Amino acid sequence: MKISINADYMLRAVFELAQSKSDKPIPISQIAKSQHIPSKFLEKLFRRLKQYDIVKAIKGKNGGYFLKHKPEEITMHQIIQAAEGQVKIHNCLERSKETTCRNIDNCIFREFWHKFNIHIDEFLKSYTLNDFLTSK
Amino acid sequence: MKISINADYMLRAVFELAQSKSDKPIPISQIAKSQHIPSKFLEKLFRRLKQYDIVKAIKGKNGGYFLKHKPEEITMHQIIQAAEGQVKIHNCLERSKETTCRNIDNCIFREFWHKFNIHIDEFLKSYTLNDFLTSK
DNA sequence: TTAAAACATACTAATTTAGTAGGAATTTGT
DNA sequence: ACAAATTCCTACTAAATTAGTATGTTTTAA
Ligand code: FES
Ligand code: FES
Repeated sequence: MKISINADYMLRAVFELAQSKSDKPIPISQIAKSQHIPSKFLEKLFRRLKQYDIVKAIKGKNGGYFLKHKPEEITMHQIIQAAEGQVKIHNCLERSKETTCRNIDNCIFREFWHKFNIHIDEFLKSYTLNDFLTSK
Repeated sequence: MKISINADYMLRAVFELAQSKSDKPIPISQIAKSQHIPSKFLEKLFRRLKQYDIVKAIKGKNGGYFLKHKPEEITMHQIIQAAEGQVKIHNCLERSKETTCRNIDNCIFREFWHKFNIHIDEFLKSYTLNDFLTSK
């Protein structure tokens, strides 16, 4: 029940975009360097962030990335979702996955996992990037 | 950020102990069969449950396991902790582990992960085995 | 004394996570 | 026009974790 390193990397990367005062896009190379993340690996993570509508890319020379929305509009939930595909605490909660529980139709624990998941979602949605900016 | 199958197995096994009306210990073989868990694998999990003071073993013929405490005294937190060693959402929160964050002394995210962890702990501590028994 | 149980340890297989390699496509400044 | 810097794309590999087996030993009740 751990956050993946992807989420950690992505959060720090996106935070760096949020901090930027520049009007120019920030290239991956720069973030990779300052956050000590392998550059090629970060590239992949940024493509993910783009898919999930968190950042906007500018291609070509002097290109790079911007946040697509204001920091106060980007929640931790979005970032972790982009990193992990889904925020689901238990296999049963994922669509189209086999469950280990044979008793799925009246499973005693299903509701518990579901509530747990909601609890986590709510927490993650209650934080935005802005909360980290202002705390500096 | 998933619950391991171990936690799932353990929960269902421990629940089966809680349900038992018998005054005799329940052998692993029985639970393995009814829950479709490989028997030898379950053995290992039960040794874990014992270490974490959740069950009590009776050795030898006609032996097996009892819950060590009343169902209302056994929390989900305890069970998941037994399964996963620790309930820590992020590496930084584990004692004696390297963190990916270089900026550890004044890391902006550390507090967030910590709060997240507390939030999860509180939820897991608010459920006991008894909650599942009565909901049947 | 035998059978059924827990206990122990070491190994293996499967899956997931983290990271690399090698480019193609796009854009800008010179 | 062209070189450089960038994103984008796909496939591969390495490392780590998780899940499961194998092969017993020890304990105890009948
Ligand atoms: S259906 Fe998921 S634990 Fe039962
Ligand atoms: S010290 Fe853990 S993310 Fe910074």
